[in-house]
Amino acid sequence: MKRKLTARGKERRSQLMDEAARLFAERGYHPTSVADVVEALGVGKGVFYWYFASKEELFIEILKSAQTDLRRRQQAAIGDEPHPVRRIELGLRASMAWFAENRAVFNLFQFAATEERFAPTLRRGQEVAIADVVRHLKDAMVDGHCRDQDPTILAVAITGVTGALARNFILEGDGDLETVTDAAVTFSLHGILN
Amino acid sequence: MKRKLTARGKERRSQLMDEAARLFAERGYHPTSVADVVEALGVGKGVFYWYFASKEELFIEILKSAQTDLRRRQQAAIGDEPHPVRRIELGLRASMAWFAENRAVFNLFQFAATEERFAPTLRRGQEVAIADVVRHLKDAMVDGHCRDQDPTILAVAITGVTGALARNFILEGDGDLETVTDAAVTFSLHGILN
Amino acid sequence: MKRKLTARGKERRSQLMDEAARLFAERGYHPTSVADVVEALGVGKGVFYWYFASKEELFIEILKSAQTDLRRRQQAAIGDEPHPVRRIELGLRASMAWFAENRAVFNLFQFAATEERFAPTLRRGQEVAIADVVRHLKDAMVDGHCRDQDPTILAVAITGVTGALARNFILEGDGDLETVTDAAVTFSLHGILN
Amino acid sequence: MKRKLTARGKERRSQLMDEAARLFAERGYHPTSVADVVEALGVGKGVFYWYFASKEELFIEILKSAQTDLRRRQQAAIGDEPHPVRRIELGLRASMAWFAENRAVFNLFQFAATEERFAPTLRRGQEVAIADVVRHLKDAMVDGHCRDQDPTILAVAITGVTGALARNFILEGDGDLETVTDAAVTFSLHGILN
DNA sequence: AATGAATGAGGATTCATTCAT
DNA sequence: AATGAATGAATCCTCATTCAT
Repeated sequence: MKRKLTARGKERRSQLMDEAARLFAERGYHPTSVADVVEALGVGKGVFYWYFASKEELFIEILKSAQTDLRRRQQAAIGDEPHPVRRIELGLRASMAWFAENRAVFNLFQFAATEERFAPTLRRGQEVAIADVVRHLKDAMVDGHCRDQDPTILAVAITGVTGALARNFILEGDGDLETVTDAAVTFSLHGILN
Repeated sequence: MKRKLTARGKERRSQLMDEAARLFAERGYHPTSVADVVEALGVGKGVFYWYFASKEELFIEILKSAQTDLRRRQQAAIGDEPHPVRRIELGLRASMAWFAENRAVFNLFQFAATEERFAPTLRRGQEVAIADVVRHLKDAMVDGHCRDQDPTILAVAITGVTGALARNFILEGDGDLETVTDAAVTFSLHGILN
Repeated sequence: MKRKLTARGKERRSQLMDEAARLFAERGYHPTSVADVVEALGVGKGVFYWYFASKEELFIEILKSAQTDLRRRQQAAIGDEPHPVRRIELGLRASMAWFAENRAVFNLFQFAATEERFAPTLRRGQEVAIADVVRHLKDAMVDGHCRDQDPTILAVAITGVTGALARNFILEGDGDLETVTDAAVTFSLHGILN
Repeated sequence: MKRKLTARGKERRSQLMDEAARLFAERGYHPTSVADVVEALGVGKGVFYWYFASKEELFIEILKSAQTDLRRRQQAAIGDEPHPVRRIELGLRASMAWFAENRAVFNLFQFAATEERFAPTLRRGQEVAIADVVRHLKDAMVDGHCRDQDPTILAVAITGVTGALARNFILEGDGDLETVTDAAVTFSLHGILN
């Protein structure tokens, strides 16, 4: 399935991923058929299988691409900020902003967790995300800014807070991004600071 | 689908719900066929439809029943504890213990969020759970134990922490229940206390 | 399936046939399940199979019973009327009246014609009905009241007129029985008279 | 279900309708499964659902198409014949001929009357057919050729005669088309003429 | 690259019938 | 006589995938 794609080809592939992500998020993975996806783009079914080996592969591609994109966003936000706690905060804020801009994808993460064949991919990405935070936490502990506790547990707690707030207030569209983000930051930092 | 069931009937219905919950959790809702469920119990396919109108209805029943059961557990744990912050802690500990005992169901909550037809039921239960915590938080604010902030946001944050820690350390089976629970409590209380 | 039935038993059997006829007529034979029938009477499924060997047998019983009943009605109406044309008229009027009172059954005749396993039973009854008319027609021809033509064809034509008018004006409930009956008589007698 | 079909596609769709009509007529609608239809054509099951949304839709399509075809035949036969009674006769003869050539479809009309979901479509077509005859009858009454009576009743009677004779002598295959048609004409015209 | 058509295994559901009590 | 429960073959339909053009 490694194909050399022309510019137009890449564009098509991208369209398919976007449209599929939108539909998967809206209706769910299973209730969305390949036919639905290609129909939404007004193309034939052959197109789909030209770019993806299977529906499953498509989903995994979307998943990976989203995880990569989110991480890139976090790293860009953190830049070379030296203070570890501040790094955590910046990453958290970047995540929340990204969720707000990529609402569709959020549901896919949720779903991926529920099926054996997608869970590993999801987990892999999450471990990376956790590891990032863990690094900052360890730095913060060394500096004495942070309670001395299993950093992995703390990292998971932080992502849990972020995810929950995003899901409940951002995806439903009825919360103010800045307020929610501030709350996430306050809550999380209180949770870890000395 | 309202049927008066004999004792034996209730037993069967219960078996079906348990077995289905187990399989749905293990493989996912869609990859589990009705045939899989009845086969696992060694009964005919018709039995299923004697007790449930559809696979969809079964899932919703499982969902509701789990939500009710979890809440009962929380309320039993809280009892008549007068201190609001302590009430939150007791509820949180009860939730974590319940998750440990009902690992199967956790995935179902995750999945339910991803499909239109199940999301409302899930949301309804979550709103109740949030409302419970919100009540305690308001009491705590009045007493000055808790930071003065939108209590709904705080409640969501708390359930987010609990859920994330349960998912990552309890369901995978590689975390110590007490340690994780303590961490959840510490993190959450720091997150809300003055 | 020949059972000696108590008085109560006969009553039950009768109830089942009536209810089934009603439902079959209303929704069709196949869309009506045995469960529907027993439910409508508020009894268990076992009852049905106590009185009938199968759904198919039930239908045939209803069919035969209706045919017998209709014929009885015709013969009662004709009595010992001596004039053959008048006999035809009386029979026709009796049929129309019976259709008006047994609307439910009409559809069953229609349906029976469309399935191999019921068609023979239906045909048998219709042949008897046709033969009755044919006898009168032959008498009428002998007396010179009636055009000399294949009497079977004429008999079929008469029942066709009667059936069509009953179906279109009586079953739908928007025609006046007397007017329609008179029309059927006029049309039919013009059709056969010299 | 509106699809642009290629020539090959139209051909397939047509084959499916014909084969289904044949089987429905032979065995009945319900006893004929979709699997039976596609097997008879030696194609996969999916083909069916490429062309029809459901078995039900297919049946309705067959029904409509038959009604349209029959009417076309009648109109072609009538042409611009000026005499109203003669128009009725030509239409009747055309109907009988069409029935002889489309025996399969006749049963479908019968069956359609017995189920709620098909009855409306059938009725619609029949009303058109009746209206056609009614128009001729009114013309004939104006000209004084025809008894002055509710023309709708007369029209129904005529179609009743035609249908009954076709069913009893043509479909069973043991009657001579010309003889039966002549009889239908004679009977019907006597039924309406002054 | 792309399309309409075709495949066929798989899945949810129905329902006549039987069984245990 | 009667009931609730159970059976399982049969049916309609879906859909990921492949094929011919």
